[in-house]
Amino acid sequence: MIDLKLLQKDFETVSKRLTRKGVSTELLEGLKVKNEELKKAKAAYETLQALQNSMSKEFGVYKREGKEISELKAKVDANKIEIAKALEVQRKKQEELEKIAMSIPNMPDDNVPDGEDEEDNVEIKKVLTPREFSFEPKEHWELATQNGWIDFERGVKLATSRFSVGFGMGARLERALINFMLDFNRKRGFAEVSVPALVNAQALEGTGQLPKFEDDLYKTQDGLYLIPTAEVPVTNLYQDEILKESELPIKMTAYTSCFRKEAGAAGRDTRGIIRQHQFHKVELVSITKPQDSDKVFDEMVACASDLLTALELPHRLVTLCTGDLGFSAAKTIDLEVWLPGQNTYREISSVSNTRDFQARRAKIRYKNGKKNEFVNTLNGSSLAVGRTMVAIMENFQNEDGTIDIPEALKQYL
RNA sequence: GGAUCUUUGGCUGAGUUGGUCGAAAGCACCGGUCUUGAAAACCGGCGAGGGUAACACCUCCCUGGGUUCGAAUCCCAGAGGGUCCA
Repeated sequence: MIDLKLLQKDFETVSKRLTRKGVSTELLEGLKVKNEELKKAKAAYETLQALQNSMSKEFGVYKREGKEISELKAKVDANKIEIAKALEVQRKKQEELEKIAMSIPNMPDDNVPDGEDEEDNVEIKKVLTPREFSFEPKEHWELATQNGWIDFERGVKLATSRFSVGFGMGARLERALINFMLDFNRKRGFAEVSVPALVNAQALEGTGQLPKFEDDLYKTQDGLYLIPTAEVPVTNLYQDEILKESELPIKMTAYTSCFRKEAGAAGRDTRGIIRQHQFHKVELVSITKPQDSDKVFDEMVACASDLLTALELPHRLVTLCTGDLGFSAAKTIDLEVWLPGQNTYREISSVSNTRDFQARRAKIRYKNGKKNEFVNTLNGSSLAVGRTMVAIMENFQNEDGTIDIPEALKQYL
């Protein structure tokens, strides 16, 4: 949620930073005007309300003393009508304001590079060198089918396209990866939590998926939603709470299934398990004091990167440009794993610092001395399990189509 | 699914003949006195959001409606929790 006070106080800065995200100055100016109008409407309403309160008190005194009340009653009745009108005006303004405010993305950090789309993301570094193949490496769906690890047709039969079924080692590898990742993260200081896969609308508003991205969410008949990422339930664990300074930072890791309609991805990654409606993910979420979030961000990136390194998977780190940055993020570093079958790097993890954007929406604060301040929230995948399997298949394949298992995983199988 | 009770500030918990209740008390917490230090004791502070230079003032006692000049307190609906029945 945009900081309306800051917008009011320092329009220049806010506008400049949001322009980089493609938010028009006109929209922000409109928002500023709306905010001022709302303040006026509120003041008008409150003045009337104060009058009503004091007259009502007087009313009590009159009755107790047995005084004549008809004149006072007439005044108070008239005022009541004014209050109703003023309240309606205020309510309308509030609604208009919120509609705009909730749809404005987070301000990117100043050091986030400008850019249109993923083409303009900036590589930070490569980790591990991709191996040389003496044969033409296959893509993962071919390997998965050949080894009987994944059945694509039966997934479609059970549900619809973009669903698949793991068999044998395909299923076991998935479970091994989840355990390996959770253990790895725990050793890095992230406490394991187990959370619901269904959440209410409030939680999704808190982390920014609603109201803007409803199209990509599965909704149940009684108004709950399947989570698109564990970020939603884990971050919202502390929704509407005031944390003690000594509790921070809170660093958590959680494994969940994730569900996405992939509404805007028609035709993309239709083969294989790169883009599924249901996938497994181990997530990292941190809640920190504002001054600590950069440090924790680096820890999270390192955690995900080291995990890939432990699995002997070549990857690279890229900073997302403004055009590719998500709605809630102030800064994001993607980890892209090398896929020899596709001969390219593909996203496998995304670590974001949302600063106080989600905290403001979800009302997560901490006591800073006497004052209550918004925390910073961060999230990052560590890792997308399906994509990790893809990476293992493609990087550890042999000429005959068999697949080796990374050393680090063997104790989990 | 039916019946009944219940929902108050970080926690426990008063407050049901509507007005002086944003809300007693205890615990926890913070500051101070005392102490070599700590504990105990004593003194003080202590919900949140908006608003203000600071006050004033407004809002919030599960949520949403309603009655009333006025509601934590009354009515209706919903959600959560307990007990009994199925």
